[in-house]
Amino acid sequence: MARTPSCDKSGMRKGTWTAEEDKKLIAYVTRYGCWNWRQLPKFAGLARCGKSCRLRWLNYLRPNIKRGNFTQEEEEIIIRMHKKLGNRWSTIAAELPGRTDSEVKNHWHTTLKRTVHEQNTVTNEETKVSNSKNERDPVPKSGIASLLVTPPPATSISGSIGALSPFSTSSEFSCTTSDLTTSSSSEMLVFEDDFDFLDDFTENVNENFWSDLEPYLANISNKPNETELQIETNCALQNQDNIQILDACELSPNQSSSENLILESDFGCFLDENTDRTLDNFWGQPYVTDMSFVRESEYIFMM
DNA sequence: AACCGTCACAACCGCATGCGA
DNA sequence: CTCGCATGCGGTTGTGACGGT
Repeated sequence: MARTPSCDKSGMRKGTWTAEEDKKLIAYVTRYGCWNWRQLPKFAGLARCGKSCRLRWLNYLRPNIKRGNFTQEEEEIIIRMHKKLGNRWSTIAAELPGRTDSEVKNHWHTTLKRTVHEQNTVTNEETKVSNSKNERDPVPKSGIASLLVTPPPATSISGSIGALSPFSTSSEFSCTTSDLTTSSSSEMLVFEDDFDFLDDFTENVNENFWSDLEPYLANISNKPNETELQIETNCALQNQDNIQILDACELSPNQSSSENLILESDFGCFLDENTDRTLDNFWGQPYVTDMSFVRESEYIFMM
């Protein structure tokens, strides 16, 4: 189901991600955030291109990823929105908390497209039969079939689209939580308890998860200076107008003044705040952090 | 058991977009 | 306005799993 690892001309690894690579990426992103995807793999000790890292994180490793089969309700939403919007996968995925545009797209191509085609074919045949017999009352439909035959009024769809906040693209959602789109308060940012992305690791390491992950944290090459990181973070916390944007020259491992801006996220302290918890307690509880100091309009996460 | 076709999905690729210099 | 860079998005591909013969 996955590709065989290989290397391209520049020495960057390609293909399936290994558990070790995943750990490295998780360790780095949870501790330092995604200040620059292109530079990140170098400091995280990954022989991957930034694009690959970003994709891996957004689609499989970030919190709140919802795995498993699509529910009928989700499929109905996909079909309905695809009928209205076409291949706007990110927009469609935004309506499905925890689902990525990639996952929605794949599910459409592998399952729903065929279902829709078959249903439409059946519908056309039924229509022909119905017309030929001059029937007045078509057979009632339900579920997905009803969407294909009797789509809801456009207003119901446009209404939901109109309700999307600026954070509602799948990638924005993927940062943390859909709560941003509905929360009337910026007081608290809650990470739901969907930490399935760690299941693969916890199956093997169990209560030793953090101790197992720690070497990857410790071995992150050229990680930002801890003291400077803390200083900058504290300064940023006192300056609400510049909360997330820290000058990379203060944090960049190579001290280059021309480095990119760092988007400070709460993930920066993610591990530090939670390493004291036991594995069971930690992953069984929602991650709650005080975000009251951040203006809602300035939420910027790991994009 | 071996082969083959199909399916599901992870990952890659190229283009589009946004933004700062 | 233009250019370059980083990121986002959607299409496509490659590969293992699985079922049928």
